[in-house]
Amino acid sequence: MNNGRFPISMHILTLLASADGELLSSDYIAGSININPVLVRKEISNLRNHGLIESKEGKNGGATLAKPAEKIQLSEVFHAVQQASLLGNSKNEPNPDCPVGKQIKQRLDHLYLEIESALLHKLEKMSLADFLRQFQQ
Amino acid sequence: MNNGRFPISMHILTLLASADGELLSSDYIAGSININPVLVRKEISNLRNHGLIESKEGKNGGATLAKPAEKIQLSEVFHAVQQASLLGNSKNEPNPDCPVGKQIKQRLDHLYLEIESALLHKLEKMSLADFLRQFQQ
DNA sequence: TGTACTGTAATAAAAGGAATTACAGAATGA
DNA sequence: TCATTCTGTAATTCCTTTTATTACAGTACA
Repeated sequence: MNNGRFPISMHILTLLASADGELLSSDYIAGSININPVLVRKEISNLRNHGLIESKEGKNGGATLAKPAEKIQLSEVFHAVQQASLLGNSKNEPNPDCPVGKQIKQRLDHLYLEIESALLHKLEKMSLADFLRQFQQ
Repeated sequence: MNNGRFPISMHILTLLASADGELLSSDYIAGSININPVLVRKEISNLRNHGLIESKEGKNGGATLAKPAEKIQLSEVFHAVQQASLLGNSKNEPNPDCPVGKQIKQRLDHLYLEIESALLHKLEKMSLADFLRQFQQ
Protein backbone atom coordinates (compact mmCIF):
# COMPACT_ATOMS: atom_id res chain seq x y z
CA MET A 1 0.00 0.00 0.00
CA ASN A 2 2.21 2.67 -1.33
CA ASN A 3 -0.01 5.67 -1.44
CA GLY A 4 -2.20 7.80 0.74
CA ARG A 5 -5.50 6.13 -0.02
CA PHE A 6 -6.03 4.46 3.34
CA PRO A 7 -5.46 7.62 5.41
CA ILE A 8 -7.55 9.64 2.96
CA SER A 9 -10.42 7.19 3.19
CA MET A 10 -10.15 7.14 6.96
CA HIS A 11 -10.23 10.91 7.01
CA ILE A 12 -13.31 11.03 4.81
CA LEU A 13 -15.12 8.43 6.87
CA THR A 14 -14.21 10.12 10.14
CA LEU A 15 -15.59 13.41 8.88
CA LEU A 16 -18.80 11.74 7.77
CA ALA A 17 -19.12 9.89 11.04
CA SER A 18 -18.73 13.11 12.97
CA ALA A 19 -21.18 14.93 10.68
CA ASP A 20 -23.97 12.72 11.95
CA GLY A 21 -25.99 12.22 8.79
CA GLU A 22 -25.46 15.65 7.33
CA LEU A 23 -24.24 15.62 3.73
CA LEU A 24 -20.68 16.88 3.27
CA SER A 25 -19.43 18.19 -0.06
CA SER A 26 -16.21 17.02 -1.67
CA ASP A 27 -14.95 20.58 -1.46
CA TYR A 28 -15.47 20.72 2.25
CA ILE A 29 -13.83 17.35 2.78
CA ALA A 30 -10.93 18.27 0.51
CA GLY A 31 -10.42 21.39 2.60
CA SER A 32 -10.03 19.33 5.74
CA ILE A 33 -7.67 16.80 4.21
CA ASN A 34 -5.91 19.45 2.16
CA ILE A 35 -6.01 17.60 -1.13
CA ASN A 36 -7.73 18.11 -4.45
CA PRO A 37 -11.54 17.69 -4.43
CA VAL A 38 -11.39 15.41 -7.47
CA LEU A 39 -9.30 12.97 -5.51
CA VAL A 40 -11.90 13.08 -2.73
CA ARG A 41 -14.67 12.32 -5.20
CA LYS A 42 -12.68 9.40 -6.54
CA GLU A 43 -12.24 7.96 -3.06
CA ILE A 44 -15.89 8.56 -2.29
CA SER A 45 -16.77 6.74 -5.47
CA ASN A 46 -14.63 3.83 -4.36
CA LEU A 47 -16.04 3.76 -0.85
CA ARG A 48 -19.52 3.91 -2.30
CA ASN A 49 -18.78 0.93 -4.51
CA HIS A 50 -17.81 -0.90 -1.36
CA GLY A 51 -21.03 -0.01 0.40
CA LEU A 52 -19.57 2.28 3.01
CA ILE A 53 -20.81 5.60 1.74
CA GLU A 54 -23.85 7.01 -0.01
CA SER A 55 -23.75 10.16 -2.04
CA LYS A 56 -26.21 12.50 -3.61
CA GLU A 57 -25.67 14.50 -6.77
CA GLY A 58 -26.78 18.01 -7.55
CA LYS A 59 -27.24 21.12 -5.49
CA ASN A 60 -26.94 20.51 -1.76
CA GLY A 61 -25.56 17.12 -2.60
CA GLY A 62 -22.68 15.40 -0.87
CA ALA A 63 -21.76 12.23 0.93
CA THR A 64 -22.85 10.46 4.07
CA LEU A 65 -22.21 7.11 5.70
CA ALA A 66 -24.17 4.20 4.27
CA LYS A 67 -24.50 2.63 7.71
CA PRO A 68 -23.83 3.54 11.34
CA ALA A 69 -20.18 4.05 12.26
CA GLU A 70 -20.50 1.19 14.74
CA LYS A 71 -21.10 -1.17 11.83
CA ILE A 72 -18.13 -0.09 9.74
CA GLN A 73 -15.11 -2.20 10.51
CA LEU A 74 -11.69 -0.83 9.66
CA SER A 75 -11.04 -4.05 7.80
CA GLU A 76 -13.71 -2.96 5.34
CA VAL A 77 -11.82 0.27 4.74
CA PHE A 78 -8.66 -1.70 4.23
CA HIS A 79 -10.35 -3.96 1.69
CA ALA A 80 -11.80 -0.99 -0.12
CA VAL A 81 -8.47 0.66 -0.75
CA GLN A 82 -6.07 -2.25 -0.94
CA GLN A 83 -4.62 -2.80 -4.36
CA ALA A 84 -1.10 -4.07 -3.88
CA SER A 85 0.22 -6.48 -1.32
CA LEU A 86 1.22 -5.07 2.03
CA LEU A 87 4.93 -5.73 1.84
CA GLY A 88 5.40 -5.03 -1.84
CA ASN A 89 6.27 -7.09 -4.85
CA SER A 90 9.34 -7.14 -6.99
CA LYS A 91 8.38 -5.81 -10.39
CA ASN A 92 10.40 -8.21 -12.50
CA GLU A 93 9.95 -11.90 -13.07
CA PRO A 94 12.58 -13.85 -11.12
CA ASN A 95 14.80 -16.27 -13.00
CA PRO A 96 12.84 -19.51 -13.61
CA ASP A 97 16.09 -21.44 -13.96
CA CYS A 98 17.04 -20.72 -10.37
CA PRO A 99 15.54 -23.03 -7.75
CA VAL A 100 14.89 -20.06 -5.50
CA GLY A 101 13.78 -17.66 -8.22
CA LYS A 102 11.40 -20.27 -9.55
CA GLN A 103 9.44 -20.53 -6.31
CA ILE A 104 9.97 -17.27 -4.47
CA LYS A 105 6.84 -15.57 -5.73
CA GLN A 106 4.61 -18.37 -4.59
CA ARG A 107 6.32 -18.53 -1.19
CA LEU A 108 6.08 -14.80 -0.67
CA ASP A 109 2.42 -14.82 -1.65
CA HIS A 110 1.83 -17.45 0.97
CA LEU A 111 3.71 -15.44 3.57
CA TYR A 112 1.72 -12.34 2.65
CA LEU A 113 -1.55 -14.18 3.10
CA GLU A 114 -0.58 -15.15 6.62
CA ILE A 115 0.51 -11.65 7.49
CA GLU A 116 -2.55 -10.03 6.04
CA SER A 117 -4.84 -12.34 7.88
CA ALA A 118 -3.20 -11.32 11.16
CA LEU A 119 -3.65 -7.70 10.23
CA LEU A 120 -7.25 -8.16 9.14
CA HIS A 121 -8.04 -9.96 12.32
CA LYS A 122 -6.91 -6.88 14.19
CA LEU A 123 -8.79 -4.47 11.94
CA GLU A 124 -12.00 -6.46 12.17
CA LYS A 125 -12.12 -5.73 15.84
CA MET A 126 -12.03 -1.98 15.31
CA SER A 127 -15.00 0.03 14.13
CA LEU A 128 -15.12 3.52 12.69
CA ALA A 129 -17.02 4.48 15.84
CA ASP A 130 -14.13 3.23 17.97
CA PHE A 131 -11.77 5.32 15.91
CA LEU A 132 -13.91 8.43 16.14
CA ARG A 133 -14.25 8.04 19.90
CA GLN A 134 -10.53 8.71 20.27
CA PHE A 135 -10.96 12.23 19.03
CA GLN A 136 -11.13 14.85 21.73
CA GLN A 137 -13.94 17.37 21.46
CA MET B 1 5.99 -0.04 2.05
CA ASN B 2 5.60 1.02 -1.51
CA ASN B 3 8.50 -0.60 -3.20
CA GLY B 4 10.07 -3.97 -3.77
CA ARG B 5 12.64 -3.85 -1.01
CA PHE B 6 11.10 -6.44 1.27
CA PRO B 7 10.72 -9.11 -1.43
CA ILE B 8 14.17 -8.30 -2.76
CA SER B 9 15.73 -8.66 0.66
CA MET B 10 13.85 -11.90 1.24
CA HIS B 11 15.08 -13.19 -2.10
CA ILE B 12 18.68 -12.31 -1.27
CA LEU B 13 18.49 -13.88 2.17
CA THR B 14 16.84 -17.01 0.83
CA LEU B 15 19.59 -17.44 -1.75
CA LEU B 16 22.26 -16.98 0.92
CA ALA B 17 20.51 -19.38 3.26
CA SER B 18 20.37 -22.01 0.55
CA ALA B 19 24.00 -21.41 -0.41
CA ASP B 20 25.08 -22.74 2.94
CA GLY B 21 28.02 -20.47 3.70
CA GLU B 22 29.29 -20.11 0.17
CA LEU B 23 29.81 -16.51 -0.91
CA LEU B 24 27.42 -15.32 -3.62
CA SER B 25 28.23 -12.38 -5.89
CA SER B 26 25.85 -9.52 -6.48
CA ASP B 27 25.80 -10.43 -10.15
CA TYR B 28 24.67 -13.93 -9.44
CA ILE B 29 22.01 -12.75 -7.03
CA ALA B 30 20.83 -10.07 -9.45
CA GLY B 31 20.48 -12.78 -12.08
CA SER B 32 18.13 -14.75 -9.88
CA ILE B 33 16.00 -11.77 -8.88
CA ASN B 34 16.25 -10.25 -12.35
CA ILE B 35 17.19 -6.77 -11.21
CA ASN B 36 20.25 -4.57 -11.50
CA PRO B 37 23.33 -5.72 -9.53
CA VAL B 38 23.82 -2.24 -8.06
CA LEU B 39 20.43 -2.48 -6.42
CA VAL B 40 21.43 -5.83 -4.96
CA ARG B 41 24.61 -4.34 -3.54
CA LYS B 42 22.58 -1.54 -2.00
CA GLU B 43 20.24 -3.98 -0.32
CA ILE B 44 23.15 -6.08 0.83
CA SER B 45 24.71 -2.96 2.28
CA ASN B 46 21.50 -2.27 4.15
CA LEU B 47 21.13 -5.83 5.40
CA ARG B 48 24.75 -5.75 6.49
CA ASN B 49 24.12 -2.59 8.46
CA HIS B 50 21.36 -4.45 10.21
CA GLY B 51 23.59 -7.36 11.08
CA LEU B 52 21.95 -9.93 8.86
CA ILE B 53 24.61 -10.31 6.21
CA GLU B 54 28.37 -10.24 5.94
CA SER B 55 30.19 -9.44 2.75
CA LYS B 56 33.67 -9.66 1.44
CA GLU B 57 35.25 -7.38 -1.12
CA GLY B 58 37.68 -8.22 -3.88
CA LYS B 59 38.12 -11.23 -6.08
CA ASN B 60 36.02 -14.20 -5.07
CA GLY B 61 34.15 -11.86 -2.79
CA GLY B 62 30.43 -11.86 -2.17
CA ALA B 63 27.87 -12.10 0.57
CA THR B 64 26.86 -14.66 3.14
CA LEU B 65 24.55 -14.79 6.14
CA ALA B 66 25.91 -13.21 9.31
CA LYS B 67 24.19 -15.85 11.43
CA PRO B 68 22.34 -19.13 10.97
CA ALA B 69 19.01 -18.91 9.13
CA GLU B 70 17.31 -20.26 12.24
CA LYS B 71 18.32 -17.13 14.09
CA ILE B 72 17.08 -14.66 11.52
CA GLN B 73 13.52 -13.63 12.25
CA LEU B 74 11.45 -12.20 9.45
CA SER B 75 10.66 -9.28 11.72
CA GLU B 76 14.34 -8.34 11.45
CA VAL B 77 14.03 -8.23 7.69
CA PHE B 78 10.95 -6.09 8.01
CA HIS B 79 12.75 -3.66 10.31
CA ALA B 80 15.71 -3.52 7.98
CA VAL B 81 13.67 -2.38 4.98
CA GLN B 82 10.80 -0.50 6.53
CA GLN B 83 10.87 3.20 5.86
CA ALA B 84 7.27 4.33 5.58
CA SER B 85 4.25 3.30 7.57
CA LEU B 86 2.44 0.19 6.45
CA LEU B 87 -0.83 1.77 5.43
CA GLY B 88 0.55 4.98 3.99
CA ASN B 89 0.40 8.60 4.95
CA SER B 90 -1.31 11.50 3.32
CA LYS B 91 1.38 13.78 1.97
CA ASN B 92 -0.23 17.09 2.88
CA GLU B 93 -0.84 18.64 6.25
CA PRO B 94 -4.52 18.36 7.15
CA ASN B 95 -6.41 21.53 8.02
CA PRO B 96 -5.59 22.49 11.61
CA ASP B 97 -8.81 24.48 11.87
CA CYS B 98 -10.89 21.36 11.41
CA PRO B 99 -11.49 19.29 14.56
CA VAL B 100 -10.91 16.11 12.59
CA GLY B 101 -8.02 17.41 10.50
CA LYS B 102 -6.32 18.69 13.60
CA GLN B 103 -6.11 15.27 15.22
CA ILE B 104 -6.24 12.73 12.44
CA LYS B 105 -2.51 12.31 12.05
CA GLN B 106 -2.03 11.49 15.69
CA ARG B 107 -4.97 9.05 15.66
CA LEU B 108 -3.74 7.30 12.56
CA ASP B 109 -0.25 7.04 13.99
CA HIS B 110 -1.71 5.36 17.01
CA LEU B 111 -3.72 2.97 14.87
CA TYR B 112 -0.64 2.16 12.81
CA LEU B 113 1.34 1.31 15.92
CA GLU B 114 -1.29 -1.20 16.94
CA ILE B 115 -1.43 -2.75 13.51
CA GLU B 116 2.31 -2.99 13.14
CA SER B 117 2.72 -4.61 16.48
CA ALA B 118 0.27 -7.32 15.42
CA LEU B 119 2.22 -7.82 12.25
CA LEU B 120 5.59 -7.87 13.99
CA HIS B 121 4.30 -10.36 16.48
CA LYS B 122 3.54 -12.65 13.57
CA LEU B 123 6.87 -12.07 11.84
CA GLU B 124 8.82 -12.67 15.01
CA LYS B 125 7.57 -16.21 15.04
CA MET B 126 8.91 -16.93 11.58
CA SER B 127 12.57 -17.51 10.82
CA LEU B 128 14.42 -17.45 7.54
CA ALA B 129 14.96 -21.16 8.02
CA ASP B 130 11.19 -21.67 8.26
CA PHE B 131 10.76 -19.75 5.06
CA LEU B 132 13.45 -21.69 3.23
CA ARG B 133 11.96 -25.00 4.37
CA GLN B 134 8.89 -24.32 2.27
CA PHE B 135 10.91 -24.50 -0.92
CA GLN B 136 10.70 -27.79 -2.71
CA GLN B 137 13.96 -29.29 -3.83
C1' DT C 1 49.89 -7.09 -11.36
C1' DG C 2 45.83 -8.32 -13.92
C1' DT C 3 41.38 -9.90 -12.75
C1' DA C 4 37.13 -10.15 -10.37
C1' DC C 5 34.86 -8.57 -7.10
C1' DT C 6 32.45 -4.78 -3.65
C1' DG C 7 30.99 -0.04 -2.41
C1' DT C 8 29.12 4.11 -3.67
C1' DA C 9 27.93 8.28 -6.12
C1' DA C 10 25.72 10.45 -9.87
C1' DT C 11 22.61 10.43 -13.45
C1' DA C 12 18.93 8.88 -16.42
C1' DA C 13 14.81 6.48 -17.37
C1' DA C 14 10.45 4.60 -16.05
C1' DA C 15 6.54 4.22 -13.24
C1' DG C 16 3.20 5.77 -10.08
C1' DG C 17 0.66 9.24 -7.50
C1' DA C 18 -1.57 13.60 -7.12
C1' DA C 19 -3.17 17.95 -9.05
C1' DT C 20 -5.50 20.24 -12.42
C1' DT C 21 -8.62 21.21 -16.13
C1' DA C 22 -12.74 20.37 -18.32
C1' DC C 23 -17.25 19.31 -18.84
C1' DA C 24 -21.62 16.52 -18.79
C1' DG C 25 -25.35 15.50 -15.83
C1' DA C 26 -28.29 15.79 -11.58
C1' DA C 27 -30.91 18.13 -8.00
C1' DT C 28 -32.56 22.29 -6.02
C1' DG C 29 -35.13 26.33 -5.44
C1' DA C 30 -36.14 30.99 -6.85
C1' DT D 1 -37.85 27.25 -16.40
C1' DC D 2 -33.30 28.17 -15.51
C1' DA D 3 -29.29 29.69 -12.92
C1' DT D 4 -26.80 27.59 -9.36
C1' DT D 5 -24.38 24.17 -6.94
C1' DC D 6 -23.21 20.04 -6.57
C1' DT D 7 -21.34 15.01 -8.27
C1' DG D 8 -19.00 11.85 -11.60
C1' DT D 9 -15.51 11.04 -14.64
C1' DA D 10 -12.05 11.48 -18.30
C1' DA D 11 -7.89 13.45 -19.85
C1' DT D 12 -3.79 15.70 -19.11
C1' DT D 13 0.06 17.62 -16.73
C1' DC D 14 3.12 17.80 -12.91
C1' DC D 15 5.76 15.84 -9.37
C1' DT D 16 7.87 12.27 -6.67
C1' DT D 17 9.59 7.84 -6.10
C1' DT D 18 11.73 3.66 -7.89
C1' DT D 19 14.68 1.35 -10.65
C1' DA D 20 18.34 1.04 -14.08
C1' DT D 21 22.56 2.47 -15.75
C1' DT D 22 27.15 4.35 -15.91
C1' DA D 23 31.34 5.18 -13.80
C1' DC D 24 35.02 4.46 -11.00
C1' DA D 25 37.79 3.93 -6.69
C1' DG D 26 39.17 0.39 -3.60
C1' DT D 27 40.01 -4.47 -2.13
C1' DA D 28 41.48 -9.23 -2.35
C1' DC D 29 43.33 -12.94 -4.70
C1' DA D 30 46.27 -15.90 -7.40
